[in-house]
Amino acid sequence: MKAKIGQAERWVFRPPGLAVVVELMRRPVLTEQERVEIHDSVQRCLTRYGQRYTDGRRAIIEVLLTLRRPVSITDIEDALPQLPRSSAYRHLADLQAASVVSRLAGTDDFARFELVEELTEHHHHLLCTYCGRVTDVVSPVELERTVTGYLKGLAKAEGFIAQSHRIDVFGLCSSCR
Amino acid sequence: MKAKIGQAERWVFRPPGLAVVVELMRRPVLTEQERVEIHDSVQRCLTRYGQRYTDGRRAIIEVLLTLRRPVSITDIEDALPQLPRSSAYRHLADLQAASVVSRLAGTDDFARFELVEELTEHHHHLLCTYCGRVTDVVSPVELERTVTGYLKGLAKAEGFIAQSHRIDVFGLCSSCR
DNA sequence: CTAGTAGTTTAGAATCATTCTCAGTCTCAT
DNA sequence: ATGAGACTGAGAATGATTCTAAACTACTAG
Ligand SMILES: [Mn+2]
Ligand SMILES: [Mn+2]
Ligand SMILES: [Zn+2]
Ligand SMILES: [Zn+2]
Repeated sequence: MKAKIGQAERWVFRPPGLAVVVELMRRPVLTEQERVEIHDSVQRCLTRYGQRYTDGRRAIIEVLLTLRRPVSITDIEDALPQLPRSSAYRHLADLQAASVVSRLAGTDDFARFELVEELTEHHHHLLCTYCGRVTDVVSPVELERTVTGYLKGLAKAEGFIAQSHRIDVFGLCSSCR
Repeated sequence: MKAKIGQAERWVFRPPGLAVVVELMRRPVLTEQERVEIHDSVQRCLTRYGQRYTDGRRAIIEVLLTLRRPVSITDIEDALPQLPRSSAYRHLADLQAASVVSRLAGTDDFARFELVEELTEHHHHLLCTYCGRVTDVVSPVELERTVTGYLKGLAKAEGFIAQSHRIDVFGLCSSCR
């Protein structure tokens, strides 16, 4: 029912009774080349905003690149124990202002932060309703196509200007099930 | 391109260049009969939980039924000026515990509350990135079918037990555009 | 090299949505 | 009527996040 078809993190799943083939991928690990390119992009975004790409900011971007999922303030504290909390928050605010980082609200009281999709790729989230953990997943082209058509309709019918969308799945993560 | 086909709040939209016909509806206004049935259900949920359906709780449910969108604490205060804020919050917490109300985080700092989908119907949200307003929309069957297939795949492939999903659209509402 | 300007860092204080406490009130079954 | 348990509301407390102010650093013009 579940068949690994490529590297360790790609599957094709055929749900019984459904014609649709659902393809699911976790976001892939970044190559060193990609990390460098992202750092360069971050550099440019900050410069355009009149800000510098300092060590503290770079350290936070590194955490985001390494964990490959939306991180909470405690994730950052764990990874960078020497970085003061107020600095972490300010860095995150600056990076958001420079359109490098986006913030998302989950199921618990803690905000999560991730790189904007312009620097990574469009994806969605699995939210654990028990521990709050957030996991990135890339959705199949078919789903994206359907959703995109849907959003076009929304924009006109509701007098609403659609900018982006999110598809989140709530449930229990593998460690909380 | 946009054709009204029924009552004031239903459209069929045919996006150019897409075969998919996207149908969009706002959640319909409730009939008096439906309001009564929902109140009865709320009554049962609370009783099952060993709680009473008091005036304060009923007033909050009325606000949810009337506004037909996720409400913030200030929406409730505006509708029920005499209800103390701490009571409103406690009522909302109790109603959540009794599985009558659910909470959602939006784009601003304020939580929103709505009736659970078991008491209303499955739907999605338009979130204004400027003023934070949340609007309910019902999505087309085709989209729901595609998403459901997708979620089934997720559950297996990630070791994640999917319980529910949300599809939210971010953008500018008609008054903020 | 040297001072000026402007961005950066951080400890700690402040903010404020939300939750908690507790004393008083109400309901209902006995 | 009475006791147990639920309900209410004013105010205090919590805690994630933001703000402040003072010291620091990188870059640049002279
Ligand atoms: Mn998508
Ligand atoms: Mn749906
Ligand atoms: Zn979990
Ligand atoms: Zn708006």
